[in-house]
Amino acid sequence: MATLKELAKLLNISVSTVSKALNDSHEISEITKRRVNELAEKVNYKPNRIAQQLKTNKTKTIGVILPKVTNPFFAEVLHGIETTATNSDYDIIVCLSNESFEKEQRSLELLSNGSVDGFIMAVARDTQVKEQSEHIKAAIASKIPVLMFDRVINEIICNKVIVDDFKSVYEATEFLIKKERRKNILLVSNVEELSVGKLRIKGYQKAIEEAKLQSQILKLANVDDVDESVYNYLKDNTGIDAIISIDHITGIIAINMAKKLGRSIPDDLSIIGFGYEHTHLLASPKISIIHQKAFEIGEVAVKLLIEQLNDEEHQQKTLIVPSELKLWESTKN
Amino acid sequence: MATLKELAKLLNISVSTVSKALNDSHEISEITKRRVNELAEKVNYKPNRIAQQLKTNKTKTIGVILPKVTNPFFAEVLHGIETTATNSDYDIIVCLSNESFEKEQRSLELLSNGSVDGFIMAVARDTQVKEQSEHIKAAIASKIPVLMFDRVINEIICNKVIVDDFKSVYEATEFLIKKERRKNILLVSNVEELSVGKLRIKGYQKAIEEAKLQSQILKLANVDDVDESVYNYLKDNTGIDAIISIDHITGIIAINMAKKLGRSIPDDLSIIGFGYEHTHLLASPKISIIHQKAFEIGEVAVKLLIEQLNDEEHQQKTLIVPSELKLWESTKN
DNA sequence: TTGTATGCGTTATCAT
DNA sequence: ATGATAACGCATACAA
Repeated sequence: MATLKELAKLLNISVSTVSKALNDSHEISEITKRRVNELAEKVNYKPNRIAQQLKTNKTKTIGVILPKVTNPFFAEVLHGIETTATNSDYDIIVCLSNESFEKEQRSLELLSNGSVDGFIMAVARDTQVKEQSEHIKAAIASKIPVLMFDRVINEIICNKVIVDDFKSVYEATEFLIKKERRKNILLVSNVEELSVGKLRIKGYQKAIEEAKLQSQILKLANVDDVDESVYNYLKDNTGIDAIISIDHITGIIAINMAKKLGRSIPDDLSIIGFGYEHTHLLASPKISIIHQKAFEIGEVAVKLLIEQLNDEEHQQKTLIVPSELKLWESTKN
Repeated sequence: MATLKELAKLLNISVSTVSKALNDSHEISEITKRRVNELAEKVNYKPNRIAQQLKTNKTKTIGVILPKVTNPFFAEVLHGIETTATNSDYDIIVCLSNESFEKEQRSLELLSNGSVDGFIMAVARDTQVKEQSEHIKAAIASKIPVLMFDRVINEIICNKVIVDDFKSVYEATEFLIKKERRKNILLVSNVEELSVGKLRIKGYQKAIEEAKLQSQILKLANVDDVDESVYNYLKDNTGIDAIISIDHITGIIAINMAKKLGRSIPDDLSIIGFGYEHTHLLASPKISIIHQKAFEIGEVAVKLLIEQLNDEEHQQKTLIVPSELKLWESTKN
């Protein structure tokens, strides 16, 4: 790779002149700028990013720590993060915690050595269960901003981007009750252990209570054969006329099991799940979803973090990205 | 962040002594090492990664360029890459081309300024369709190793990690013919435009020809309503007794549409698709898949690239990660 | 065993 | 308008 020094030698001028010429300084004559730029073009000179980083003490890089990239929600958030970061001239270094506290902690520590200007993260399931937070506080204490999204830790003060978990499920449940006139609504979940899962369940319960209906919850986070559990539950509780799933898997499974039991969807049984992008493609009838705007979450997160990076006085905020109820055939009549 | 200089001043010794002590040099006395390490621990000293990179001219970072991270195959490959890279003490910078040639090109250029030691990439659909390759050749020419996986460009000489596309589909088709005694096997696809899609189709065709059967291919890459197309095709061709899908979507759709048409799976109709990790969870009956070992692909890719980075004399190789036919209820009797 | 000096590639300050 | 020099934080060759 060509360096300033090499360009300078080839042109018989000093390094600093070359540097200034390339940065279009007014101190440099047009003729010199032309000569320098032509040569730079010819040898395909690119300023060494590492050297610039050392000099400016800014990496223009964001550390992104995700629990699991095979979860389509996080994949889509990553898409939003990458797009927005690139547009803002930032790189992203990606680490996956695999829902493990130890891995999350290690990643955070490793990147806290000047590799990144700030972090965007959703905490691991393990971290939430163990109620750990020191590792994140440590990063913040060493002046590296951390932004948490989706799964957040309340006691930590930092920028946050969250989904309206409570409200969206409350409204979806209300929709089933008031518009669809359903009376036996089952909630199925494999995320009941997460902060977001707890909020979603609360939203469901509030709507159910207000309508003086009976709350019914099927928890599947630690179940081996989810298909079987759902199948059996539906078989034993034939009165169920609606299902709300609070994750991106169990709603589709519910559709499949209900069909297997000969239930007619949506006439006999309305189903609403959570989803992103192409989730509905994989279900038949197409599943209605509470659509989390995952891409937008990533987008908003990057913008907010960069805002903080550019402003010492920045005030910590919590932004809410509203979800959208998308009705498909599984509820539409 | 604490620096060597600060530690040195606090201890009244020289910077180089501190540096050597932290690197456990034999030149330094145990007593000094202890003093240094204790202070470093106390002030939470971490060597500045950027400075190390500038010094050693190695970033210990791999640039990863993926066409789409919301595709579960690439998400799982990324998982394998991240895990292996972390274990080998490498970071990864992730860029998404979104199947666009321009974005891919830009990412490659931007990171070719010393930001990474090498690249791992799968080329964008757009790049394959337009048959572009200069941008990749440019990176290789400037001495940054590039490893291509899954979707590769034949004319470029570099390390490659590929799947046995031809063989796996050939064998799956053969399985349907010989073991399942199927005679009207339909191939459905939404990847017929890609290098991998073409190979998979060839594998199907070879098996079909050898058995003197009739080749039937339903191409869906540019179709709007995939459900409808599949539904109509199956309705109009009631003789079909097996389906092989060469992507991770259309197989599940085929199951759903076949059920809708009252076909009994697998007795009446065997279905095999492509899949990764939890694909089968979303289908009922659980879909049989040609399981691409996506995690392993990522793992092998990182190891091979690092091998090259550590060895000037490295010979370019093409490694094949074999797929595995995983039978579930949709073919089992 | 410890310390001094140099350089990685860049930018910025201060001469000339 | 151009050039010399220092500095970012670290590692290392060479002195002492």
